[in-house]
Amino acid sequence: MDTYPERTLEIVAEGSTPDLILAAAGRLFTAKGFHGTSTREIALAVGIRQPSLFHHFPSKTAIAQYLLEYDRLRSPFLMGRMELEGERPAVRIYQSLRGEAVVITTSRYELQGLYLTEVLQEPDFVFWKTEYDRALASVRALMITGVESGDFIEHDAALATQLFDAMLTRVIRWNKNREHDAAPDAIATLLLRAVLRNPDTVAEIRQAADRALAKL
Amino acid sequence: MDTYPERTLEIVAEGSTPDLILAAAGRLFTAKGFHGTSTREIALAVGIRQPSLFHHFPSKTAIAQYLLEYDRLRSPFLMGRMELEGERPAVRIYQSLRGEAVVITTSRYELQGLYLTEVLQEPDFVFWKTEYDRALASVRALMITGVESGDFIEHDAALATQLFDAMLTRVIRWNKNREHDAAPDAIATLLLRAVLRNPDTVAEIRQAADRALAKL
DNA sequence: ATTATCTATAGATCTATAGATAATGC
DNA sequence: ATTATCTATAGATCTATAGATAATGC
Repeated sequence: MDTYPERTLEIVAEGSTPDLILAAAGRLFTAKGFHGTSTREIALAVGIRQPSLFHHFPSKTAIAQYLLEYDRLRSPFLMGRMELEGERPAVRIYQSLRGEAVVITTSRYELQGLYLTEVLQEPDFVFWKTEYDRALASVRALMITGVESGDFIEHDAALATQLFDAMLTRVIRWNKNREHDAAPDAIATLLLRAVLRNPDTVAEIRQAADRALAKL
Repeated sequence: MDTYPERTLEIVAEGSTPDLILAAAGRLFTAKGFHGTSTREIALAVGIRQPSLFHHFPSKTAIAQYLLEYDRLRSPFLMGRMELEGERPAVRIYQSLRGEAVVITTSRYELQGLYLTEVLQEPDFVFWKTEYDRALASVRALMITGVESGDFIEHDAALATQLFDAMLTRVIRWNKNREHDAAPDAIATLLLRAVLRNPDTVAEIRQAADRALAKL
């Protein structure tokens, strides 16, 4: 299962049964975990009988794979399109985190239950696990470059990268469900302040990210 | 199940079968999730047959409850003994995070699989979920006090608290399994720098925490 | 004709209990 | 005697398939 299924690329109309299945599955996976959720519960939430699910998806695993692929295709971070190539590490890290916050908060489906847990380590999901790890590795490289250029304080780049990861998988996705979403900028600012030699320059960094984005 | 079982308080000798069960369960819950782990797998890891588990623990749930209670009793943060009562918010937050890092990295059992996931939301675990939330609420109160005193920049206290939570459940526990553990101080420093008006004072804050601890 | 649903159920789990057997501690 | 293990298995899941029935689209 190194490759994702064809199914994943098919477009699903809003309000269609597959769409309702994906939405219910995402919610339930987040609330009770992938293994803690039965196909019966998903079907119940959608309003159909349990075997009817399998008309739309070949397996429970395929539902989770569709959700992961849906998310990956929307995410510049996961697709390896690390934004603002020519810019300073601080600007690129800022934009990566902020951009991902937008992707997550505007997602039609909940993914927290899949990213937050161990499920990603299972053989059925290695593809997405690998892509995720690759994306994090490039953040780590940026952290190191930032230290070398003097923009960042000396710090453990692996630790800071893990903090970036924690913000993606935990802070942002938690934030999504609150009454009043914290701005993506507030999230990116917190991370940058932690490592910037001069945290007062975070405003400049945001402006540089805004300018570079406008140019595209 | 608002109350935890008697079992939880019983001392378990290192190397005894219950100890091996708890260690194996902690590892497996972290690797595959609570629901993704069967009692058969736990028994296999210990080297006994599946039904033999039930001589030591009344249920699979009770194993998880023991792990949660073991962790709670060791943790000043969770036990509501918020340290260094008279000190500034920055010092108290610093010490809470650093102290918890020590508790986690010196734990005999892995807890990540239980804290990281949704399992804590299930009825069997409400007690620990409630205590955890209470502890986080006191961190949030400290964040607000710090803003009022001017030590911290204006920021979303709920967001910063969620970052604290993410560091506990994700960063520190991930860190535990690395070749070379990042110092608890490095972890606490990252969080404090993010919110301190003047991040250069983080060294002073660490020293104040050290001094206050020495006085006890 | 095709697509979507249903009922019924196979087959594979999984947790926990019953009751026998072996090992250990006075 | 008590504690720890074992085999056998009950009873409750859970995923997925088979095949019938209903709804929808030319």
